[in-house]
Amino acid sequence: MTTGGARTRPATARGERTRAALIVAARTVFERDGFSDSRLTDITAEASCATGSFYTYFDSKEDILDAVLAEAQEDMLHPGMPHVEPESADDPTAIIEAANRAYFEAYRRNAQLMLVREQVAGISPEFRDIRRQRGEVFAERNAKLIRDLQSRGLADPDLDPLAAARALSGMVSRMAYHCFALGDEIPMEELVFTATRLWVNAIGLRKSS
Amino acid sequence: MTTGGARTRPATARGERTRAALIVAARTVFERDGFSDSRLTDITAEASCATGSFYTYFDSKEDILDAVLAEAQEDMLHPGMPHVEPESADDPTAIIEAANRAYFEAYRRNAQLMLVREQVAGISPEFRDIRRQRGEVFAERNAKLIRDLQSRGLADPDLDPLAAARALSGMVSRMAYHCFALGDEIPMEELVFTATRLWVNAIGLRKSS
Amino acid sequence: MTTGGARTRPATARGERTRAALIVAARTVFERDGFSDSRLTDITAEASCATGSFYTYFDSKEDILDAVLAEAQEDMLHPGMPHVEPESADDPTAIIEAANRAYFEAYRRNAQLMLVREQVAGISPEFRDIRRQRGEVFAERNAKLIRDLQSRGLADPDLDPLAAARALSGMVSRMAYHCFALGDEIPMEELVFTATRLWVNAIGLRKSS
Amino acid sequence: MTTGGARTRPATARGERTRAALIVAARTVFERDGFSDSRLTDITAEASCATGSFYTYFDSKEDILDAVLAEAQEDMLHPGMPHVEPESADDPTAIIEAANRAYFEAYRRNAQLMLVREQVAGISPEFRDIRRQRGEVFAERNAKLIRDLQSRGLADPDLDPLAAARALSGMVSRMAYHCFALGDEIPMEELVFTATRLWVNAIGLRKSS
DNA sequence: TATGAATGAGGCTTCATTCAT
DNA sequence: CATGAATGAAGCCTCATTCAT
Repeated sequence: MTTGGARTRPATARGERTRAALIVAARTVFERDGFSDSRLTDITAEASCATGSFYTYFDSKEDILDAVLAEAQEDMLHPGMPHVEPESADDPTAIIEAANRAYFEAYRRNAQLMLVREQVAGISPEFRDIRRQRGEVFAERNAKLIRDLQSRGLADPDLDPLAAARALSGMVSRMAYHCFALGDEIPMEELVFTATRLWVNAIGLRKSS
Repeated sequence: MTTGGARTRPATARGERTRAALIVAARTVFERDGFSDSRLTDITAEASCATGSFYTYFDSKEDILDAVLAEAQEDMLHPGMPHVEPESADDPTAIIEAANRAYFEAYRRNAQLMLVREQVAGISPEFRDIRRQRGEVFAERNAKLIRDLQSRGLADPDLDPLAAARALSGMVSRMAYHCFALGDEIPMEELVFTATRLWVNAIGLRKSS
Repeated sequence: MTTGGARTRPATARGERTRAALIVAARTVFERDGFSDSRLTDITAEASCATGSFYTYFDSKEDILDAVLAEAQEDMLHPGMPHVEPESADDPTAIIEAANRAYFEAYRRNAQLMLVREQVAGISPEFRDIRRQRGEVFAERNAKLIRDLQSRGLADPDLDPLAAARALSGMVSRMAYHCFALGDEIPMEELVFTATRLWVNAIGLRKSS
Repeated sequence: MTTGGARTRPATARGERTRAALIVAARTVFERDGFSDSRLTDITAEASCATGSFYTYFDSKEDILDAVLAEAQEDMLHPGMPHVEPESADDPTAIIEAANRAYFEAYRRNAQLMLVREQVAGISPEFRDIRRQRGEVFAERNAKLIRDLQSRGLADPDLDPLAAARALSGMVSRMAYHCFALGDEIPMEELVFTATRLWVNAIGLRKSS
């Protein structure tokens, strides 16, 4: 299931269209009703196709959610390079800030879907793993940064880079969840500032001087 | 619902016993099967009473979960005072460490139930609010500490105390969730160390000199 | 059941009070919720007594309804003599009008209960019989009048007195049902006039001259 | 509900067949067990289809009863023209008699169902309205006749045509209910005679001469 | 007599999935 | 590939009635 759909890909253009329509429809329905409260028939209705057609392309509700999340994943992971001013190219704080901003913005774009992801993560171990893997990507990226800074003597050497990265990634993702999925309505700038400052402080970043 | 059960409290000792048995049974069943997959009849069977008796005391599965969580809440919030060595009574790091350790230990005791709480938080806005309120208690406690340290010139004055407290509480609770609810199996001491060090660094704690 | 309660009458004054309270409460509840939608516990709650006490006095919901209807019966059957002006003592039209008016007024007083009676008559053959017996009392009373008028040459001799009486009683009771139970809101005077005129015409009443 | 079923109509012939089978089955079951005592599973069993198929076509037991009654309505309202001998074409008594006979015969054909209709009318305001509307059709038809006769000087001018028509329609329908639904076993001819004679007398019909 | 907790059968309803057309 | 009717297992919840105290 987690593998992205057990069915073979559509052979015809018409099939491709139906499959795509179903994914769009599923996202709409999931965001509107949540995963548990959504019915397959709502999805097919939204996609203007017959109930049975669903099973031509997907094995189950979980399966199509998997596809929906995979599409969103792209947007979350590769939102375009975070923009860093050239002159700050080597300023770790600027890099961290840019990454945080990029993350928050991507999260905001997909907020409703993130809520759905949390929902299914609560229900199914399979989706918990998806979420975890997704988190690990960020954590490892960050761990690398921390490790690098430590080796340059710019970060607290006592910290385990991966453990710290996981914790801080968790912190940021939690902030995003509260703000955008639950609707806490904190201004983006405050969010970025707080996240970045805590991050920078937490790893004990020192000016490179 | 959150108010603790729509039904009137039992008038007799026998009733009180049955009600209590149902709550214990419900916790067992929820921890074993999760919330969504649990059936009312499993709970009544576990409590050795008739199906109908359930409705003498609770309105729904949600209602009894509410009661179960309320009981666990006590343990989470008042786990006994975190132990701080007398000579460290005014050492902020020691205080933070003690608080983190107490939190992690309480979380571990209630790990399975926390998983259930996450599950229902994903499903129902009502339970999301319960979780949020619960989080706010910690956040405010921590905000107070940060504010105090700032006024003594010991913490980063640029941070908004509440925003920082929320973010750091979120970080710690996320760590606990991953470790105890999802089973990441990180040794307690590492966990406490990482959480505390990140915390302390993040707020820019300076030695009081 | 129809016999008015299988249980023995209360032995104590306290018991008598409880029994009476239950009947009053039952009428209130039945009128408010209808028979099918009423619950025994609502009745005992309304009567401020325990669920179990109900069965000290009644065998079932049907049984207490029986008692409630029996009480109302009194009021319906003996509403006090219909008032006929002395000088009209032998004017059949005046007698019929007075009887109709008395009936309508009694019906109005018990309208909600009549709705309940119709409801249970639809459900249970036993209560259909109660209603039928109740109707027969009126029909026979009227049949006697018709027979009398026929023998004096004042009414259509072709009519079967009982058949006509039943039909006309049915007509009047239906009018009352529509007006008071279903709420058709026709002024009492119009109702009495129409009923009486149709009655009088229908039996072919001739002036005695 | 009264609008004839919330679900969309079947799109295929097969669906139409199933839907029709359910209506036939429902009528059978309702007539046998009454409305309250009938179970949905009895209906689907009688129609030889799965429980769930019921909900493909109907929302509830009420909904299918609605459909059953609507079908019977046709038969009741358009039983074929009441037969009036050509030479009596303008004899009001003959017309009234023919109408009464037609009504009684239609009622007899649907007697069991009428009992069910009374039952649900006792339970649900919605069905009371259906019955009322149904009654109004007859009442208005009769009111027109009375009005016509009055204008030709052939009927009691003091009567309100609609009020009288309602009362007399009520009388006839009550007679039919007692005879056919409750089983009073009065010969059809007597019934027709009594109803007609009372009708004719009641409106004060005079020979046109 | 009063109390009120306990009982438990059984109906209604949902909806993911299948399959004949 | 599309269609949409058919399937049927499964769970919640009600409430009249009983019975121990």
